[in-house]
Amino acid sequence: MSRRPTIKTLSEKTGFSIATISKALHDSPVVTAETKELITRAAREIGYEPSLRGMALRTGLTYQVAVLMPVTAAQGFEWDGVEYTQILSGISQGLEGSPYQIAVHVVRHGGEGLAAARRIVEQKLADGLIFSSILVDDPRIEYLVERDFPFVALGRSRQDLRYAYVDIDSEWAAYAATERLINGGHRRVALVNPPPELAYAQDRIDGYRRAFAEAGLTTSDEMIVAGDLTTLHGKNAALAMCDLADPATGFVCVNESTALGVLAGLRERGRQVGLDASVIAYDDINASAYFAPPLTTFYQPIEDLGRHLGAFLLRRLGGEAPANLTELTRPALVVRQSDRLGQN
Amino acid sequence: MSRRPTIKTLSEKTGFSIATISKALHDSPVVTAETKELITRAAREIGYEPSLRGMALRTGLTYQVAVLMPVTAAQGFEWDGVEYTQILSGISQGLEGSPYQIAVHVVRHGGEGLAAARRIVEQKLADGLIFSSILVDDPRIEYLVERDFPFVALGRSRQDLRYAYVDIDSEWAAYAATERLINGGHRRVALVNPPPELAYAQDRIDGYRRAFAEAGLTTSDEMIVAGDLTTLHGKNAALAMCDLADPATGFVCVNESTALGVLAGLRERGRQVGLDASVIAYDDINASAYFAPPLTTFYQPIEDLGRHLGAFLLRRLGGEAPANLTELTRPALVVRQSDRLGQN
DNA sequence: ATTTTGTTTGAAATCGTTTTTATCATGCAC
DNA sequence: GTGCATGATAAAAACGATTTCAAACAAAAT
Repeated sequence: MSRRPTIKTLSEKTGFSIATISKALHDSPVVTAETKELITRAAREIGYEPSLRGMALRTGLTYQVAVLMPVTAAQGFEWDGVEYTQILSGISQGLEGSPYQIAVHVVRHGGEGLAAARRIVEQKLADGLIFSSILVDDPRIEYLVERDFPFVALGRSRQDLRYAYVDIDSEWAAYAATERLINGGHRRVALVNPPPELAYAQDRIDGYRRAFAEAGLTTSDEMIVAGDLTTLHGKNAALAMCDLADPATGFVCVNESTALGVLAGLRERGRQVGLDASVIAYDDINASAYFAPPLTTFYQPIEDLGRHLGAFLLRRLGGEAPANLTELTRPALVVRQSDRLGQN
Repeated sequence: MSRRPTIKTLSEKTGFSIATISKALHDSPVVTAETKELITRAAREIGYEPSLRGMALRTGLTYQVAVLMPVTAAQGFEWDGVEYTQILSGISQGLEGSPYQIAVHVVRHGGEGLAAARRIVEQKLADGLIFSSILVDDPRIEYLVERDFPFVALGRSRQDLRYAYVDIDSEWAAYAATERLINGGHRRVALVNPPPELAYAQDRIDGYRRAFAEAGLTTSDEMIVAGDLTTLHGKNAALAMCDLADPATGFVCVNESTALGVLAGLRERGRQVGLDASVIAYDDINASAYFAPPLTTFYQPIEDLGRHLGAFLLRRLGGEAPANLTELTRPALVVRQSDRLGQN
C-alpha cells in the first residue's frame, strides 16, 4: 500500500534533495528553471500535496481561520441566529483558493467570546479570527488590537481603534425606515431593537432619533424596545406597544424573526397591518415576502458580507494594514406593502 | 518576551528529559508517581498546553472534525438550511472536553459532497467527518465505509452498509401527520416534500402511503410535490394543489419554511386554514407558533441530534464499532391548531 | 596558474510532539 | 563477586515541511 507522497518521496523519485524540492515548489529564484520544471512535473505526476501539518509545525502557522459563532437563544428553541449559515457560506467563498480552513468555535454566553478569542490567540489555534455581535465597547477588539492578532469584525464597536471590519450602515437603515413611516403619517413608531450593549443597537437608535429630529418631531424612549432577536421578543414588544396609553402604529423591526412576532402580536390585539399599523423589517432570508401581509424590508446581503469578511482576512493575513480593510454597506429597500397609515 | 512553553521548557525547568515529561503527562505506568506529581505540578505552574500541531505531526492525527455544510439554496436567497446553526451548536456540545475542533467545509452543489469527502480523507484534513442531506444511494457513505474512515451521518441511506448515524424517523413522522389529517376528514392530502433523491424524502413518502393504506384509502401520486426546501417551493406547491380538478385540503409540509409558503399560497387562493384547509409541519425553530394561524407541528430537536452526532463521532474515533452508534428519534407532536376539516 | 565570484544544489537544523530503544543503577540469586 | 532481572530515566529517531549555511563547481578576473 502506497502511503501519501511527501517531499521525501519526491526527493527519491527525482534525485534532488528535499531542500531543492521545497525551493522549487515555492518557485524560489535560486533554482534553475529546468530543475523546477522537472520537479513540478514529478509532483503533478504522483499527485503530491504538501502536508498542512508539516508546514504548520515548521512555519508556526495553523492555516486555520477561526469563526466565533454565537448561540445565544438556543434556549427556548426560538428562531434566532439562523443567518450564520449564510455568513459561513460567504466566508468560505472569500477564502476560496487559499489553504485556509474554517474552524467554527461556538460561543454560548456573551462573556465566552473574549475567553474564546484569548484561547485562540494564546494556544495559536488559528492564524486569524472573524466574529460578529460586536458590542458598543468590545473587549475582544481591544484584546486583539493590542496583541496585533489578525481579525475582521462583522460590525463596528464605538472604540477609537483601528481594525478591519465589514458592517451594515444601521444608522442609515434605521433612519430610512423611520423616515418612511413618518412620511406615511405615523407619529408613534416603535423600534424593536436588539439588546443595547450591541453596537448596532445604538446605531439604530441614532438613526431612529435622527429621523424624528429632522422631521421636527420628538421621540419618547418608551417606543424603543430592547430584547433578544427572537420571534417571542417581537411579539411581546408588539403587545406592549399596543397596550400603551398612546399606542404605536408603526414598527421598525430589527430582523425578520422579530417582524414575524410583531405581526403575531398585532393580530392578537386585533390590529390590521396596512390599515391601522405598518411594519418595516430588515431582511436576510426573504421570509418577509411570504408574511401576511408581505412586508416592506431593507435587504441585507449577508452572504456578500461574509465573502468580504473572508477576503479581508486573507488580505490582513498577507500583511495589509487594517485601515484599507473596511466596508460599510447600505441595505436595499424592497417595497412590498405601503407604509401609509390607513391610506392603502 | 516569553514564548509559549513547550515540553522542552518543562524539561529544563524540572531537569527531566522530554521523553519522561511526555510519558508523565500521559500518565504512563513506567514513570514513578513522585516524578509524575512533580512534572504535572510544574506543567500547571507555567501553564503548559501541548501544541496540537506537534502532536498532529507525530501521531498523524489532525484533531479536526470536518462538517460538510450544504448551501444549496443560497441562490435566490430563500429561507433554507438555517437549521445548520443548531446542528453546529449541538456538534460543538457533543465534542466538548475533547481536543477536537470543528472544521466547516461548505459544499455548494450536491456533487461536491463526494469530492469534499475525498479531499478530506486523502489529504487527511480531518480525523472524522459529519454530514447530512443523505441520499437514497449515497456515494459518500459508500466511499467512507470502504475506506473505513470514521464518520457519522445525519440521516440514513438505503444502502445495506453498516455505519454510524443519527436520524429522525421520517417514515413515522409522515405517517403520524397524514393519519391525523385523514382522521380529521381529509381525503386529499398533499405531501410537500424535498427532492426525491434525498433518503428521507422516500421515508416520508412511505409513511404517507402507509397512513392511507391503513385507512383503506388510495393515494394518488399527484399529491406528492417534490422540490427544494424553500418557502417559494411551498407556495408553488400550494398553488398547484389548489388548482387541481380535485384540490388538496390537507397539507403535510417538510419544514417550517415550506409551511410558510403553503400558507401564503392558500391565502392567495382565498382558502382559509382551519376552515377549508389544514396544514401540519415539521418544526425546528419554533416559527410555526407565530404563523397565522399557528400550526400544529412535529418538533424535531435538531440541536439534540447535533449533540449526538458529536458524541457518536468521538466514540467512533475511540474505536467503537458503528453498529452501536445509531439513533432514531421520533419528533414530538405540538398541537396548536385543529386538523379537523371545517369543524373548528 | 591561482584566486575570486557566482550559481546551483545539498546537508543539517529546526518546529513540538511521541515512541522505540538504550543506559544505568539497584537488588537479588548463585 | 559475578551475572541477571527489574525499574526508572534518557537518548535518539521519527513525523513533513522550511530555511540557513556550506559545498561543489564553473566561469571570470587577476
